[in-house]
Amino acid sequence: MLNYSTSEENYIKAIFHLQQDDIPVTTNEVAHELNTKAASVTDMLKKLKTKKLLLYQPYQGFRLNSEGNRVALGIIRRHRLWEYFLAEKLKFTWDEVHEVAEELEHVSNKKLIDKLDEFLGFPRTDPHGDPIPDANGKIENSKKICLTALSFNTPATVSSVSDQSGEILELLKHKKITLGVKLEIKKKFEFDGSMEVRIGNQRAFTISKQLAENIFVTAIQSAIKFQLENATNTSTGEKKKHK
Amino acid sequence: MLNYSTSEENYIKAIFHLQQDDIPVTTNEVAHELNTKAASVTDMLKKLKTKKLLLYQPYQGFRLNSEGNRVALGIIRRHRLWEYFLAEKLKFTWDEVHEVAEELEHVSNKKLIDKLDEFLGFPRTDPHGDPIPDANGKIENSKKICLTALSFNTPATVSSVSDQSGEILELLKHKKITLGVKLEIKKKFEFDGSMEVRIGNQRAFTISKQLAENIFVTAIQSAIKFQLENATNTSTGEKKKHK
DNA sequence: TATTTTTTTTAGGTTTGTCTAAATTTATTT
DNA sequence: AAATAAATTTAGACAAACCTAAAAAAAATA
Repeated sequence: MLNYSTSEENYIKAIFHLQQDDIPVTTNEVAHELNTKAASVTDMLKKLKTKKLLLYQPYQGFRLNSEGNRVALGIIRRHRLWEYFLAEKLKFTWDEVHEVAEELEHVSNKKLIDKLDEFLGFPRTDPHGDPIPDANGKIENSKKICLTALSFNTPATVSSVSDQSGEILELLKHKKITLGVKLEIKKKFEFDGSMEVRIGNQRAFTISKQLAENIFVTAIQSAIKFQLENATNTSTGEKKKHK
Repeated sequence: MLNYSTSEENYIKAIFHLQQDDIPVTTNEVAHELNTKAASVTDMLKKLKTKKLLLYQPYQGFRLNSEGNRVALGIIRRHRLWEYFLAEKLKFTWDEVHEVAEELEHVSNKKLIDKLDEFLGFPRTDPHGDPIPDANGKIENSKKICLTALSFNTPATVSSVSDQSGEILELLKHKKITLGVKLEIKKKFEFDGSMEVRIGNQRAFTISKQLAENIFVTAIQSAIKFQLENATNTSTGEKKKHK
């Protein structure tokens, strides 16, 4: 179980988040994500490749291999547990936790994180509704989709919100949309992208396109079961090693 | 309120701990404390001098100035609050907390630390009995002395233990010596440095020289009042700025 | 006091992670 | 398919933090 520098960890995490679809990640995407330059990314790619975390051929894009994904999930576990701690115990607001967790996540002491997890009561999701990987790196695959992509009359659970500004919180509070709430879309209007949604059996109400674009939901259990296996390492084609 | 690198912080902290008496700190002392080389220390001294944290003339030793001390107390505050958190909330043992806190202390978000302090109920000392500076950097000056330096029949409170190995804990537990316990020395034996100590009104018992050297105590309130002002910045001769 | 020893500093080099500018490869147009 | 544009990589520099070896200063000792 090697240790990685803060910088290496930030690259690993960025690549992990960018590779969720099956298309490879590009140098520019990472450079943009980390506010750095393409040349710096290339340097780091070489390094991560020699450390055997990455599948990378020059000019051809790249993705994490299974070890890279394992490391990434460890970082994400730390990040989300700290976010939960900050919100739940220290009473930080939803939008403040991310920045602080960005620093805390790099303290990589396994015992610390596992004891923190226990202290917090093994939370399943962070304050934004994103799932927290367990001590083995297993993560609930809640196949999150944007509310704009949800079909009509399909019940779904609100699982996260992308924009983390104070303004969106105010609006969500007003509309009584909170994490875990079950809703379904009743109507969509082409003209302005707005839609009518209904929470449970309450009266349907309207939300704007901008708001819908920032709300992510999980379709409630249907026939997704088989896809569940792994969004985290479908990619590499390598066999997962079990210890 | 500037930010300092992990490395700078480690030097600042080491110098702070080494300068508690009035003699200046030397290059070799710091090199030894940080497991580094004298040349590296010199490099950092120059840097800390240009950042105006240090009083330093080549070959003449050095000490932190009042700003340096202020920064050091901030780091010590973070370190000790995390130690308290680890012991109290995450159930780490006494001897495990230091190492983890060494990492956590470098996350320097003021709000995080102040909220952590509040969450913990504003603890006055860390698990080793060392006082925790408050949000303004004020620290209880408990004029700690080694048990070997305590006079006869002078009641004192056990305030810290320097060696943090598991073995010493076992022994202390056996002798029922815990932080906060009041004791006094009844006899000292020149031959082997051992001494008889009494806790409260119980029967006196013997402790070895080695053990006594690792126990630190605070003399119980007498005429120390006037010394209390500041062990932290007696040094520089600079006036302390109040904001 | 002169000499030797110890401590500290300087000089020059290494690694990590970054950058700019130039070269190369891939993608897009005409 | 040739020319142009965009993306990526290479080359060469730089700062931070460290190192070794040599030089200089201070301290200890004969």
